[in-house]
Amino acid sequence: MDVRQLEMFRAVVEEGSFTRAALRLHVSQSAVSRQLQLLESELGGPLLHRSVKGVTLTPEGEVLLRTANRIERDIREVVWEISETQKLKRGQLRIAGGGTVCLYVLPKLLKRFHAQHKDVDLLVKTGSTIAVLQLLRNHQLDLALLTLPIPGADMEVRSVLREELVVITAPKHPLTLRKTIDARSLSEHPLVLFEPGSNTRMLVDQFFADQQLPMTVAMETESVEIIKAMVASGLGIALVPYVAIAAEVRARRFAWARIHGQRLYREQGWVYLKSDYLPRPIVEVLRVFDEMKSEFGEKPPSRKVT
Amino acid sequence: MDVRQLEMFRAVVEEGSFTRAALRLHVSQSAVSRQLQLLESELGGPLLHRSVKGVTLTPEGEVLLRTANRIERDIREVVWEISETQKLKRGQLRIAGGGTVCLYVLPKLLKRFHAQHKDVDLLVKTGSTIAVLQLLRNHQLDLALLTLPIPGADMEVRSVLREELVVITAPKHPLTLRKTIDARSLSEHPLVLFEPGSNTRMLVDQFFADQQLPMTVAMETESVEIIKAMVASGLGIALVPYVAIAAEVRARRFAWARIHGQRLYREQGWVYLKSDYLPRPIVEVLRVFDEMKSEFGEKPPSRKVT
DNA sequence: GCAACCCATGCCGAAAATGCATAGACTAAT
DNA sequence: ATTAGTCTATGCATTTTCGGCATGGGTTGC
Repeated sequence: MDVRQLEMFRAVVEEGSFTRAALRLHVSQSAVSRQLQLLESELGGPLLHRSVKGVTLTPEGEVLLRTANRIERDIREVVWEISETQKLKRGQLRIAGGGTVCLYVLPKLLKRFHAQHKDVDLLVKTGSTIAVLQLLRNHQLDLALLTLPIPGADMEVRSVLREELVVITAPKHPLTLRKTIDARSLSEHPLVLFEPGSNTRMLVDQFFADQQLPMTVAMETESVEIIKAMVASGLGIALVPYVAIAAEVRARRFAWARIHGQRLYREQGWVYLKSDYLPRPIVEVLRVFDEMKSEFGEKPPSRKVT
Repeated sequence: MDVRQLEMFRAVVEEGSFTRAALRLHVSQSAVSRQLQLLESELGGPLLHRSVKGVTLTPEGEVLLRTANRIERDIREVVWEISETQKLKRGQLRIAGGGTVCLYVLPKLLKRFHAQHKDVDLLVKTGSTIAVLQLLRNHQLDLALLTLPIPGADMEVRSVLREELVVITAPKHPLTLRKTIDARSLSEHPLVLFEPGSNTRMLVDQFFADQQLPMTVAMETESVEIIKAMVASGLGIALVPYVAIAAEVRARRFAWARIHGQRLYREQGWVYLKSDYLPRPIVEVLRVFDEMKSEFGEKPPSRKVT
C-alpha cells in the first residue's frame, strides 16, 4: 500500500470516474487504472463497483476511504507542522558565550546582526564552558563563543579572537604606574581570580605553575565585573582580558600593566556541533562577526614608548 | 512522502542506527540511508541528528514520528478490517427468489448447498421482481432466481428452468376431471390470479389477449399458497406452475388440466449484477443447482394415455 | 596504529510506474 | 439500427525509482 495509490483511490471516488481522476492528478488514465488494480489485488478484493454510471464503493472501499482520508490529512498536517517548525528554527538564534564575551562582544555583534535580520529571534545564554557545551550537544543551543581549548571532538571550533590578559590594579595600589610587573611581585600580591574550571583561570594557574611561583588567592568569582569591582575596592589585583577594561582605561579609572617580559593570551572561538547542518542564522552571525572582527580585536596599546 | 520511507524512518528511530534498521527490514544500509535522505529533502530539513553514539530525533523528527506511527497503525488496521469484511463476505450468500421459487426450489437447493458449505451464512429474501432487482443493484443481494424476462441490461441472466403453467381446480369444480380445458371455458370461469406486475401474471394476461378473450378476475394475490387455498375453497380456478402443486396432485388433493391445444410456460433464471466479480458462494450455488437441476424440472405427466 | 564499525555516495542492474495506443463494452443520438 | 462518443482495461515501450555492491571518510576502541 502506498500513499500514491491512496491518493488515486480518493480521487477516483471523489470524481466518480477513473478518467476524471486522472485529469485531476495530471496523469494518464491507464496509470490510475493500474494503481487501483494493484491496490485491489493487494487488499484481495474489489474496492469499487465499476458500473456504467460511474464508480461506487464496495464495503471494503468504504472502509479504505475513511483511512485514506485520514492518512491524507495526517500527511498534510505533518508537512505543514514541520515547515512551521523549520521557519521558527530559521528565525531563531540561540547563542551563548562565556561571561566576558556576553558583556563585551555579543552586544555589539548582535546589535548589528539584528539590524540586518530583524525577523530572527535572539536568545543569549551564559554559563560555564561545560554547561554551554552540554546545551550545544542537546541541540538546545546553536552556537557559542567560548574560551579555548574546547574538549570533545564532536565540536566544530573556529578560533577567531586572541585577547591579551593584562594586570589591573586599583588607582592607589602600590603596583600602579608600573609599566610592567614581574612575575614575582605578581605572586606576592593577593589575586582576584576567575573560578577554578574556567579556561581563563586555567591559563593563570598554568602561568604560575610554569614560573614555579605560588599564588595568593584573594577571591574567586565567575564574573569579570565582580573582579573589576573587587580590584577597584583594593581587595587585590587581577588578570583580565584587556577588552573588559578598555573603556575604563580610556576613562582613566583603571591602571593596567603587562607582565614583565611575557604576554598572556586567551583564545576565543566559535563553537558549534560538528555533525549538525548549519542553520542560516549561524552562518549569518559568523559572517557578521567577520565583518566586525577589527572592532573586537582591540589590543592594549604598546607601552614601549610610554 | 511514502509509507516505505516512513517505515524505514520508524525502524531507524527504534533501532537507533541505520545499519540495524537495514538488518531489521532486510535491505541494505545504503537503501535506508538513501530513503531517509529523500524524506529529509522532501521535508526540507534533517529529521535525525547523526551522532557517533547513534541517531537522535530533531524536533521535526519527533513530529514526524508521531504521524508515522499513526499511519502505520491505520494501515495495519484497515488491512485487517478489510480482510475480515471479505471473510465475512465469502461466508455469506444473500439470495432471493419470487414467491413460488422460495417455496419450492430454494429450500431443497439450499439444504444441499448448506450440507456442502456449512460455514456459509444464508440469507433468503423474497419480493417482487422490481424490488429484488433494486436490491441486487444496491449490492444488498448477491443472487436471485426470478421469472424472466428481466428488464435492465446491467443484469446477467442465466435461464435455467422452464415451468409449465397448468389449470388447477377444486375437487368438486365442474371443470374437474377434464383432461384439457379450452380457452373459452377458461375465460368463462372466475380466475384466482397473481398480482398485476408479476411476470407470471403478465404471461396469463398475454394469453387471454392473444386469444382475444376476456378474463373474469375472482381475486388477485401475491402468494401461490393463497391461490391454492382459494381454489380449494371453490373461489375460482387458477393457472399455476406445476411444481407448486405436484405434491398435492400426487396426494390427489388437486385436479389439474392443460389448456386445450396449448402449453403455457414460464421461464426462471438466475439473475446477478453483470459488472460484479462473482463471489465464491455464487458460483458454488450455481454449480449445486446444476447438479440438482433434474429435481426441479419436474414436468407434469403427459395425459395423452390417461 | 590498526581493526571494527557507522553513514554517505557513485555506479549499475532490476523493478516499478507511466504514457501511448488501442481493444472492448456500453450509451446516446441520429 | 447504425454510428459516434465515452469509459475502463491492457499490451508495449519508456522513463523513473529503488536496491545492492563496493567504497570512501570518519570515529571508536583495543
